[in-house]
Amino acid sequence: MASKEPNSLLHGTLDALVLKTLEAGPQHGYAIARALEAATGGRLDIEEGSLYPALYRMEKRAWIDAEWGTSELQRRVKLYRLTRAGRAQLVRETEAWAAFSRAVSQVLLT
Amino acid sequence: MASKEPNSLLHGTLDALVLKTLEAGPQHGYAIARALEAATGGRLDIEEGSLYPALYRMEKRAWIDAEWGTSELQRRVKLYRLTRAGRAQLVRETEAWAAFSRAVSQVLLT
DNA sequence: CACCTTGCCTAGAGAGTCGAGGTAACGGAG
DNA sequence: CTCCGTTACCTCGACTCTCTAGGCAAGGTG
Repeated sequence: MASKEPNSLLHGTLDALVLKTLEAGPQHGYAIARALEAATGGRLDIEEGSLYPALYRMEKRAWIDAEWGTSELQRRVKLYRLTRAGRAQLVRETEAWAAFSRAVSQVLLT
Repeated sequence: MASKEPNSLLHGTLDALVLKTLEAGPQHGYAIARALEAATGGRLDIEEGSLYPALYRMEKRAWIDAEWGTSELQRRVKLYRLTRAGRAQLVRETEAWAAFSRAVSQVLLT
């Protein structure tokens, strides 16, 4: 419910955002999207069509693993958990983001 | 000569970076890449395979216009200049970047 | 019963970057 | 004179990722 235009900027950052969200503990997909929207005051709008493929991708890369479980609402949910490799990847991507955003901001924001 | 891995993060920011570079005055493609690398201390590596298509794109969108000229080295160069629409676009993209990077940093950089 | 929310999934389209190539002209080194 | 590095532009195809727009299912509420 926030941004209208396609978020080309999100490219490459979604993985890190998801990994970061999982750092706090296992979550299911829907909750991850909610958490990210909440954490950014609705400024980031995570589309399901982006999120689920991303989760699948990261599972294939063994950055996260999944198991079926039950939510508090007694609903069948797929819980994702950060693996050791995922933790390492999060560190790498966080550093990459920090360096990149610093560089870009330095150019753009006078 | 800086980064080795594909810069997925660059997605969507290249336009803004180029527009910003042209804000200081007309430049040709090669010089734009050099200027951006210099401005970021070599941390941003602008590939020609990304740059020239980007320039072509932005010219089609009338954010920049081009004319052939001669460099100080007496070489044939294509000089790009910011249009009024390009200036407006730069403002929009700068704002979008500021909002986005703030949101992401807020999540990632604890 | 209809409807909203939770919750997961997928196919296809579209956009953009990158690697790897090619062309051309100049200047300096050997 | 030839070779090579630099300047300078261009393009194709592969690849990756996001987004739109659907679909499915179950639960609660009016």
